[in-house]
Amino acid sequence: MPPRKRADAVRNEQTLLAAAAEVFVRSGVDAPIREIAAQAGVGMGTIYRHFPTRADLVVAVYRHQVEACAEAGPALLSTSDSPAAALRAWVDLFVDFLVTKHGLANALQSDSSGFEQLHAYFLDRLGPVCGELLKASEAENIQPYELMRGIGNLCVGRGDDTRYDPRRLIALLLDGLLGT
Amino acid sequence: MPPRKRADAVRNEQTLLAAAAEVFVRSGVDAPIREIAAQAGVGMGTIYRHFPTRADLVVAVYRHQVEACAEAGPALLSTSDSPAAALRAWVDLFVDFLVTKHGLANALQSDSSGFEQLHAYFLDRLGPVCGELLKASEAENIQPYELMRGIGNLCVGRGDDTRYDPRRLIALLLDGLLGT
DNA sequence: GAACAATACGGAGCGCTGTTCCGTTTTGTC
DNA sequence: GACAAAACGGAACAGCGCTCCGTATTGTTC
Repeated sequence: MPPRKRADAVRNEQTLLAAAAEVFVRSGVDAPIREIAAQAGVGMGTIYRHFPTRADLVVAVYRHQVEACAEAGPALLSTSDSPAAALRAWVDLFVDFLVTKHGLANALQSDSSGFEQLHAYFLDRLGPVCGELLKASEAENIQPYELMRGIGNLCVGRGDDTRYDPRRLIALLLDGLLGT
Repeated sequence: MPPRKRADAVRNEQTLLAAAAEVFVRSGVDAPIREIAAQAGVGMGTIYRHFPTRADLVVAVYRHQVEACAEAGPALLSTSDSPAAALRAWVDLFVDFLVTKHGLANALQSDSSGFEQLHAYFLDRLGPVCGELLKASEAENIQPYELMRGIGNLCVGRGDDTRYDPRRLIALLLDGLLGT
């Protein structure tokens, strides 16, 4: 069995999660490690010990919300008027999540700095949920993976740009997918 | 009138364009400046003097192809069976362009390192063309800007991933846009 | 061709990143 | 209190963008 964790270790882990959450809001998920360390009042080594890759930290910070999104899938399916409506509502949730986290969508598509693991986590957790919704909607001419990546891609943004609203395009995409 | 350029300056500018083109293929459009300088056998200062921002260099390298894409718009409109077909064909061209240039789509959406100008250039040159195609297709429920950004976004890729094909999603998007 | 501005060049240097590594400190146990 | 194991901190290294200025090249004038 794994030996119990030391007191200072668990304390620091909590401190780090809080600090990271705050910094992510202020400076985006790709904020400098040093900034997070400073915010937590902790050395950089400590961060790397607890969260070896950046993705580990991001996942830890957003785990709750990803979980909530995953659980919302089946729920929507049973409460919505139609499977298609459920799919649309779930996608809305997913988009909200991505858009409100500064730079999360960008990070999801990045292929550097251990962000692949972030991608993998999202996929593992939300892919099956998305798959269920697609199956129920009889929209099986697309794979969950592909739809989720497409949505993620459409959400990558460059600062604040009033001319571009990912939701409009995603709505069109779903129109095409569900046959208007 | 502007004084004539010195001989070594024009020579170096050509050398740089060739070197950049080669490096972009090998290492992507966000390759280190030093790598391009080395490939050209030139100091870094020289690059910055000729192309103050990264976008300037990228634009210079791909100007021909962007131009070709812009000119293809009206041409397709007059040779295709329908405006919608012309739009689809043009989008195909645009996607081909983005996908074959290693990391270009990613750079287009990046908001750092003077890449905004790259974004602006693409928009200025291709936006009106796209607008014409949209108008002819009577698909005016979307702005050229938004469609082009959406397409660009869908093309951002993380290495080679056989499970994700931007074209499938873009086809669905156009289905939704043109009413199947 | 020689002399001289003007122009262009090269790359050392600065600041900011991610990541590692090891001497020091804290913790848990006996 | 003593001791080993676990965890910590931050100096240090490497890679990057970008600037700056001493040096070299070019065009012009005699």
